[in-house]
Amino acid sequence: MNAFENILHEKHVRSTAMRLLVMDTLAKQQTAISLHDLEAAFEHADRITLYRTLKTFEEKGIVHSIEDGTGATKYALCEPGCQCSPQDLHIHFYCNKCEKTYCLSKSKIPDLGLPKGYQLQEVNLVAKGVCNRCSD
Amino acid sequence: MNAFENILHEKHVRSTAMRLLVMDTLAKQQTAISLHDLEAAFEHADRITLYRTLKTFEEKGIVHSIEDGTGATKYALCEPGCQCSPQDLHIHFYCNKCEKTYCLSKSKIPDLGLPKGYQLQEVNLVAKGVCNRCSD
DNA sequence: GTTGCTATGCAATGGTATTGCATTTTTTTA
DNA sequence: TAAAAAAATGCAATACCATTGCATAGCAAC
Ligand SMILES: [Mn+2]
Ligand SMILES: [Mn+2]
Ligand SMILES: [Zn+2]
Ligand SMILES: [Zn+2]
Repeated sequence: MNAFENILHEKHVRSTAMRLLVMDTLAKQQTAISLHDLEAAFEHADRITLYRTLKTFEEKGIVHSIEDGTGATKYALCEPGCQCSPQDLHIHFYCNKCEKTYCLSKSKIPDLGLPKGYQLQEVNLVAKGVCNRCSD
Repeated sequence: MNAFENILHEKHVRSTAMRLLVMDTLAKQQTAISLHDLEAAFEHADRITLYRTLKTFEEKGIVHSIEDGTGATKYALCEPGCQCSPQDLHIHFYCNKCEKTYCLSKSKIPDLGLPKGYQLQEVNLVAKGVCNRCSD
């Protein structure tokens, strides 16, 4: 049983060929990718199956999703130990030049100081600008 | 010249009946609203005209938009003096119960501590959970 | 009043997300 | 191991939301 199979097992998701391929593809990315991007990474794969794979992964905490405002949700593998709680989550950065969405894993979400009565469950924080690769 | 006409004039947007009506409608909202919501607030108004009105308002800094992850962009009037820079902007809160998106105007965006080389231009910060009205 | 620019209204299009259903694959049970 | 049940996959269809093209109406300058 390899590392990906282990993760699927831990998260109570059945291991299938398709799911392992998707995990493998996601692990190779430097950025968060869209369903469309994922589809493009395969020769012959059904878009809907990939869609449902991502949805399953998201529900089970294997990937996290980012609404970066482009209209297409981006996905990236969670880091080991991530429970996808606001404390676990990190900032995402959308570069207006290269149009890629980066996980800034080391930049955690700062304390938001919400007004009294607001119960926090999730946070989607997308900073936009120019990434370090594009700003030379 | 009333307050709305003043704002339009300041922001170099021509004053029209439609635009004044849209500003009036936006000013009456307690939450940020979608194009669809805006359309529903009128008896007979063309969706596309409303769409372009919102786009114009956004470009000229009269409204700000929020990508709350529901798929439909939300809009709200900017506060006086807002330049829509990351320092001016505030947190938004999407309530999973009432499904409304609130402007938390007093909760400014905290410092993000981006890694070196990342140039910040915009921030979209949406906290999700249960709002104070729904959490009693 | 004529001319020119802008805003509006209607139609059409493009893209992403989502669901229904038949079929295949995997797992469970006998 | 064979049959039955459950889950995953593949294809088709649908639902939205966002965006553009183009003709017309309204306004402003000349
Ligand atoms: Mn991430
Ligand atoms: Mn706001
Ligand atoms: Zn970049
Ligand atoms: Zn609420």
